[in-house]
Amino acid sequence: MNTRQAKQLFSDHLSRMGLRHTVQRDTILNCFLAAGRHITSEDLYNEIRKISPEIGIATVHRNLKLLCEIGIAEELKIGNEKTRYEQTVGRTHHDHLICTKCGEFTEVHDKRIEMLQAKLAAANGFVPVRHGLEIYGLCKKCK
Amino acid sequence: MNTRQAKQLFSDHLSRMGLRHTVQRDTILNCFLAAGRHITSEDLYNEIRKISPEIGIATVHRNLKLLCEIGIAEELKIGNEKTRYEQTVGRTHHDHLICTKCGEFTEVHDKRIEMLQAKLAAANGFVPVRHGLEIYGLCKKCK
DNA sequence: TTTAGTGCAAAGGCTTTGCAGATGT
DNA sequence: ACATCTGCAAAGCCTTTGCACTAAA
Repeated sequence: MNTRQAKQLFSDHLSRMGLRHTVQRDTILNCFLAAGRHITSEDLYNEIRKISPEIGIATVHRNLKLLCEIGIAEELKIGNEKTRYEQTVGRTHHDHLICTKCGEFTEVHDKRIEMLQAKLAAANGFVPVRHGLEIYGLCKKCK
Repeated sequence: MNTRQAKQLFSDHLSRMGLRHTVQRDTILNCFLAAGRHITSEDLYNEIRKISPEIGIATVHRNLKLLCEIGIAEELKIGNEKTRYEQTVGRTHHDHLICTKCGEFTEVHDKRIEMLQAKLAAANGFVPVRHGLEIYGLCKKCK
């Protein structure tokens, strides 16, 4: 499991950057790692409150931002929806199939698409850094 | 040119739906069609004000929404940026190369990628409706 | 005439920030 | 001790909405 790896990364980063190791940070990281793949700050906040009701949403936001900087989380902004946060430790890049009916997120990956994307960028003299592919439609259950 | 086509579509839609043909709507459509490809509501608003300073941003939003419903415009939401609006009349689907330095949007298209996306969706029992592919990186000038 | 459209300002929805007090180091 | 972190509330930012007035049809 990559929970341990993430915690190590987090701890190391805090030390290296002279940041403080607080109870809130621990709680937020734990809840984030225990949560589903594409959680919103609000849902995470609600999970966190079950454990530590005094933690504020501002702290959750501040630390989600920190997790993104460290590379433990990644923002996923889809249309009008609230920002979602993905766990990235020990995970490789993937794209998303998003069901417009039930909201289900399915992670998919295709090496050939990745390769063609790289070629497409190169053909335009473009140096790709990251990319996002989202396919909207109806999932197996909803179609 | 597809300006005429868009105006026709707009006019027809207004009549068909019993909506009113107003000076503001004309102005907004004209400015939208005259504007660049990936304009924000704010930039469009500023263009519009040069012609009709009394038009409000609310009206611009209301009518951009209408243009989207008609199929003349399409929302493009990218990361933390403001919503951008693309012209869609007479244009086919395309993806975007987005320069993280200068903000340039380049439109690209690759039939093979489209095909693989369709296959990928099908392999997951998913019925694709639309999709968006954005590749972030450095453009020719900025790299 | 009558009903949708407009402009304004206020409200919403989510995220960020300022600040005083709490807490790691 | 002292600088960061936190919680709260306020502010920001963009978009939407309520309302009285204007203007299409």
